Amino acid sequence: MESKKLLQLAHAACKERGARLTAVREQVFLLMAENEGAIGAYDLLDKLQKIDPSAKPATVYRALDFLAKQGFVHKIESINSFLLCDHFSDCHHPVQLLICDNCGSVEEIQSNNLDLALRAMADASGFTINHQVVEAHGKCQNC
Amino acid sequence: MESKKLLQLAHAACKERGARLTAVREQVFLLMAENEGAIGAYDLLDKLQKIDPSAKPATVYRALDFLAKQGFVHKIESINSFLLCDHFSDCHHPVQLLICDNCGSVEEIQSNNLDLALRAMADASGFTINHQVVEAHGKCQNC
DNA sequence: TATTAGTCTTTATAAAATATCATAAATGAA
DNA sequence: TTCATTTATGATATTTTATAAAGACTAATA
Repeated sequence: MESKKLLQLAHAACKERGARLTAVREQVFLLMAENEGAIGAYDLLDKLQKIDPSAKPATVYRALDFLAKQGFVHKIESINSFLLCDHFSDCHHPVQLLICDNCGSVEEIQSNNLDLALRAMADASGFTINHQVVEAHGKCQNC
Repeated sequence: MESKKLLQLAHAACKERGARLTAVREQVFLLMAENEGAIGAYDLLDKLQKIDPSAKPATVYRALDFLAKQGFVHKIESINSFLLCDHFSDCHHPVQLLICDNCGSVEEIQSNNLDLALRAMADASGFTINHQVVEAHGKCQNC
């Protein structure tokens, strides 16, 4: 079970940072980990409610906020969805995604050049970047 | 009046393409042009309703869809807003934005390197890009 | 003028996200 | 340990953003 391992890593990271990976947050983390690809908050809520019928939208959104702050989860702005991060040890890396509009698959990529190019342009305008949203839409290899 | 000139350019572009810049669309275009920076669909609706009280959400969204298709307007995914495009002569250029989280200003930039870096990464994954969302958040020069 | 493709109006609803306030649990200091 | 503080949760309601569906209208053109 891959997801259990991921959870352990998350627990370790939280312990180090003094962050509290509570029961609800853990549950949401697991659901994200067991889910293939990206998922919307309300679909996640459906899954959560099968375990805890009293869960509400705010329950999910609060858990997702926490997980995103820890870098375990990314929000995909252009499709209002959330994705478990592959490599969440390093918390605030730039996020770059390839989103297939045909099959819905999402691949996270890592391009230093891309990051540098964006920062260079920002610098030129005297702009300081805190957070970047880079989401390419199109057709994946399989489609 | 800058916005009148922009409207003329838009009319010219539409004529060339056989697209119909109707009264509603023209009105929404003008409101966008007169507005400084980005604006949300419902704020835009408020403005539109001062001119045409019968306007509804669908009115605005449809007009925005049209304008976006023509490349006159960009949707900003990460803040659910819309922005008039500076250089809408060339219709489907990549859109790259610097969004100040302090004052709300949005600057559109043009980096060929950025575009190339993104395409290079996509190619490497066998991914074909149709549309890209590049939105950097942070602090602008003035803030 | 009949056709047709596109556009608009209206009503309703869906989807996504947050506000508020009361309660509970964990943490840290006295 | 006890108290105070912070942090998290639960519950209800609402806000914000966006689309669906159905029918009427309009412009272009054949």
